Amino acid sequence: MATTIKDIARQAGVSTATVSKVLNRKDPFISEETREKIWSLVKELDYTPNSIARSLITRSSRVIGIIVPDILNAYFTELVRACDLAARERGYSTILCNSDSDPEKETSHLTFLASHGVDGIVLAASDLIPDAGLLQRLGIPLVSMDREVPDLDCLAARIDTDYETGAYLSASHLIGNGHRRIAFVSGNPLASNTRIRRAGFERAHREAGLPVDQDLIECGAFNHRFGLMATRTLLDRTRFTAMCCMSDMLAMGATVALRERGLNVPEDCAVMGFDNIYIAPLLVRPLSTIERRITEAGQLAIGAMIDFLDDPTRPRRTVLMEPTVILRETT
Amino acid sequence: MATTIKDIARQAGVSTATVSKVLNRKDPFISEETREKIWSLVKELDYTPNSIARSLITRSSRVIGIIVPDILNAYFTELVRACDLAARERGYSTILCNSDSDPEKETSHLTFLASHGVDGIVLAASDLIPDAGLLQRLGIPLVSMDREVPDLDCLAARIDTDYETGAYLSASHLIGNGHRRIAFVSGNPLASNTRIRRAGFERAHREAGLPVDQDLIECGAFNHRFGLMATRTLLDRTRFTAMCCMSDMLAMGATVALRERGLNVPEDCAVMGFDNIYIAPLLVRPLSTIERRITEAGQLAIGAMIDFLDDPTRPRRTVLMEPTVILRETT
DNA sequence: CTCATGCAGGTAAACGTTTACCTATCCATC
DNA sequence: GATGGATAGGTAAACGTTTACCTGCATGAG
Repeated sequence: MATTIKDIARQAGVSTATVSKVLNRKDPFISEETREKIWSLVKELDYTPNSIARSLITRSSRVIGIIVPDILNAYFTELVRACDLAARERGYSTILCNSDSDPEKETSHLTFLASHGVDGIVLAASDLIPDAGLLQRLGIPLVSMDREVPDLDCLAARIDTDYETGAYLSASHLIGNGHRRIAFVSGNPLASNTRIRRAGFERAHREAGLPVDQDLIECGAFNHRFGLMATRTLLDRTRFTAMCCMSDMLAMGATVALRERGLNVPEDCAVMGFDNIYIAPLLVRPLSTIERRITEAGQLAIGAMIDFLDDPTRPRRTVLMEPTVILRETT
Repeated sequence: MATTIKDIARQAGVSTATVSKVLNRKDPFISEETREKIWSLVKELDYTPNSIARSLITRSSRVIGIIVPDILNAYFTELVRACDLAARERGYSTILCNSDSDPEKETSHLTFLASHGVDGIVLAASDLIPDAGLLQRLGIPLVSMDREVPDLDCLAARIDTDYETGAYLSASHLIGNGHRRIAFVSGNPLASNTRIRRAGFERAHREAGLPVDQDLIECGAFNHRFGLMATRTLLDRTRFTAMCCMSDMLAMGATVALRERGLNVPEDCAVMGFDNIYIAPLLVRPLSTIERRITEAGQLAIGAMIDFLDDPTRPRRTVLMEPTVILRETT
């Protein structure tokens, strides 16, 4: 049986209220003597407060839930780690949930997090449109990252990336290198984070006076499996000399598909990624990509969340992070 | 304010005990009528039980904590995902903690998990020797994975990989290909999961009648940064035609270091990895490696954990998973 | 001497559940 | 008419905290 506040109180000859006050450094009207006695008992009996009981009464757990669509995507791994580190620095912990881009799983994660009393939830980039009614009912502070969410009262912040510019930069770089037929591979075609990227891709073409051939476009998911399949489909369907992949995982899959067909990167086909995940430079052909500063994004998300928890009245933050080009050897 | 069991009870005109019994399908002596009324109120009021209150009294949260040393290592990403999926299938959730191979962080995670009432903790491969006293005091069921832990009462299972054979296979494959000077790169030299691998590496040499040059050995950590540094050190110090890396992340770092010096893989230097992480085939030179069946390992861990929670008296399980060779293009 | 104030600490309710045990009614049986 | 066992449900304590409010006591001012 773990030691409780009662054990401490009994052995110190005081009430549990006094112990609680000392532990939480809440009340100035406790003698130095009592304080010391309590702290030494805490050490001696190896007391750790029961967070469950505490959050039951305080209605705050100092835990933040994070929902990502695909933890295997190194982008999210980095993001989650950054969030966790940032949270820990501010005395919070995180609970990670992986939705596999499945709406049902996401809903069940949401209720799980709610019933476990998390103080806030970070919803990271996903194709899914969350259940607005559910979010409203839960009323848990939310931070959205690169994601469409309804504009609810509990929306603490929205952290987005300027996908339009990112995709524009990616396509412009390839066009600048003389490419005229560039494939575009991205996530769910219905989701805004793909539609917006596509707009940037098309703007780059428009400004260069180039047409956009619809045959060069494949949208479905952001993982490497889709990158592989989409590239095979594209190779079967048409010809191109470069690929604009809207995630590094897509680019990895694409590169594999190109090799499969005996095409060299970048000689026969250039490949641009998106995200600058930490393994991008480690792929033996290091990947040219769009840098997104994942760590900073995670810190921003958590920071915004906690600021909101501290003071829900402060103005909502909307951050639009500017991506930059990183050139390596695939282009 | 979220609906509670009291709201349901009041509106149904019954006591909270009755509601609780119905919700938990615990008592047969409740009329069909009352049952239906309660369930319909649950739907109508959108009631979700407060897990915090529940676990306070039941002393069980149906949550399992997982502690990994480095979530950025794709091996652990896969492992964590596998654990999470397996847990979810059995009605459990997981909380992920990343220790960064830092003993203090690990301790703080342990007490965090304890104070949040997790039902069990999975301790995944790490150089660290956990604080036996702490684990003993916490008394939380533990599953160790590829890791040295004291033999406590609460140790539910130990899932290990036959590192000796794995390293032996890796070295033997390279020796079989005619290599005579093979570098060995692994994690913390003091930890068993490196010592054992080294034994396998040396056995392969012994059986082939080859000496092991200590200059070819670099041990420190399992991440790609160490792979990069160690390979640079090795290249400065001596000559070799192949590398036995004891994790895929190490191999990725090593390959980058080799390229840096203008060496081609595998022509100038062959590289073997270890783990078969999902990105191994995606590196543009797909990585030959030792397969470890990460998913299965995760499932085993969680399965063992839950079996133990269900019935703590059942005999402890010790699984020794046999690794196999996967040949790709780096060797 | 009274009264206010500062200090040190205690009391008990509350958070939302679960659960051991109690009660009341009904009906059949001896 | 007493006994007993289903059946249906209620009572209240308990889990480990926190916290609003209360109680004494000492001190100093008026």
